[in-house]
Amino acid sequence: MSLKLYNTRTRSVEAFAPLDPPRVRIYVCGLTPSAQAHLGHARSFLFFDLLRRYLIHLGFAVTYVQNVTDIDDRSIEAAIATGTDWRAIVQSYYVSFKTSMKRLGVREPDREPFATQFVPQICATIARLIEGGYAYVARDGVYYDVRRFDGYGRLSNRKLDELEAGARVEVGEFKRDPLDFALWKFAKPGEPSWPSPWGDGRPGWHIECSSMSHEILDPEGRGFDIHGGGADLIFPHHENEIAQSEPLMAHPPMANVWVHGGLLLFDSRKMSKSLGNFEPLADLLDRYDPQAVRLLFLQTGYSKVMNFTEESAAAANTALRRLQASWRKMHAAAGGPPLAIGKPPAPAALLERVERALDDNMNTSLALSELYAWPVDSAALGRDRAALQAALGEFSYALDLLGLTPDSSWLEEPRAELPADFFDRLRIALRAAQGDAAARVELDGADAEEAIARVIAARMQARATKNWAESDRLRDALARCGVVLEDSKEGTTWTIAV
RNA sequence: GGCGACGUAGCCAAGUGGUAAGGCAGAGCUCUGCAAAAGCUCCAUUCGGCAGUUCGAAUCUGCCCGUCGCCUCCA
Repeated sequence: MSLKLYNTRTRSVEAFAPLDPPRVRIYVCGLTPSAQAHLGHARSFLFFDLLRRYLIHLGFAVTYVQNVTDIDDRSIEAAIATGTDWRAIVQSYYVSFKTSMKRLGVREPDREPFATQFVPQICATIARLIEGGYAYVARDGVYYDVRRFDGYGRLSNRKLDELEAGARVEVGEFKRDPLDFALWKFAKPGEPSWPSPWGDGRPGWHIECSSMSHEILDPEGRGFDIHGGGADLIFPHHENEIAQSEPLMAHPPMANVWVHGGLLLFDSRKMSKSLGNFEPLADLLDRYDPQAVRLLFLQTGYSKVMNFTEESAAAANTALRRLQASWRKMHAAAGGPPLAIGKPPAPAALLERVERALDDNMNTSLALSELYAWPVDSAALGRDRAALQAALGEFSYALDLLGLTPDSSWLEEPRAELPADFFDRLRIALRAAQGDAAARVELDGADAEEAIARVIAARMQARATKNWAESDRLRDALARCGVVLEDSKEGTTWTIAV
């Protein structure tokens, strides 16, 4: 068994083999922080985080690089429009993005290069392209001469002439060919700029990825293992990266395997900065458990177009709660251990099944179904503590492998926020209950938890005397305030209704 | 117009030649004073439509219908 991945470059599923085992070098196109990150970003980076986790699990020495394109036209436009410094805009979107990634449990990249920190190297790459005849200096910048590169269009399966037909040239550009793209843009007055041999300016989009991946992952020009990004980057971004990189390489291709994540639709429409039809990721993560968002994405094949709806997110949230409850139950039955997550010893039945699924081009949907089945299977172990602990250890490890890492919050019943008008509602509900004991429940001086505890205590008294009507009235009163009671042998617990 | 993806139960979704995983929702049962939670059981004779290939098709081929994406900044 071994990992197979769909390679956009060859348009086929291939056995994954590192160029220089056990090293695996991955470059993923990161964020351009000129607007709020959205759920589509989350889907993409969540997937590459998963791929990285799995490669590490398989024993590879992974170097994961994810860039930040911290200079582009849009952040400059935004700066001019709002009268702020472009750096402040970039910084604020970047910080927000990093916070969201952290909440989603996406691990930090091994390297996170910023375009503006690599300007000298970018200029060196441009100089080499000019020397080789692949680029030329025009009035408003330095351009890549697309006609000079034979392989142009191969990744995206496009023919130059067909592209030409639909191409547009923007006013004020001085390209030789409509498909030529900027490597360096000369600065207009007031725009941020860096010095270059051709004139002060800034890097064009695309060149930073060619230059930085070369510097960090592949200084010898022999290629690295995996290049990733969203499917919308195939053309023109990745096509252009290849055009910029491969003519300068000793041994192309630039990347052995190109992996692209499917786009996310929001209410059946494409999310994009220009359409503006998206909710900022940071806001969305306030409404949904980040692990539920991860679970939602695990349910769909990574390369498929996926439609986000509130309904699907809510369903994923319920599924996560059940998974957590199953884990919690196993944890209790096994009598611990605490949350340490370690690779289970072979033979590991669950892990083998999960591996079989992930090996098949990261079939997370299938892997998830194995996870759901595991607690049920493990129930057959009865009271064999050692066996239960082993099963739990394996379960935790497999969950963590998929990024659904059990943490201390998994040990506790989930507890949502009480409604803001909880006390008012409780008073009204208790008054409506009318019973003798209900009238005696004293709420003064109690916080919400204490108030609930007092109602539960009153109900326990009622139950002790088999006053079921009173008991049910008190339970219903709490239910009207969004508090659901659960009786068990250990006593009565409460949760907040979703 | 060129390139591409997709259409599987009420909803989401896996499965790419051997007789339909899983999740959510729903139903029944067990447990419970009654509930809730949990566990068990059930829930597509069928995979957009029509032809064809085959012993056998959701899977392959052709045509048709429908949805979406890329070709312009995008994860």
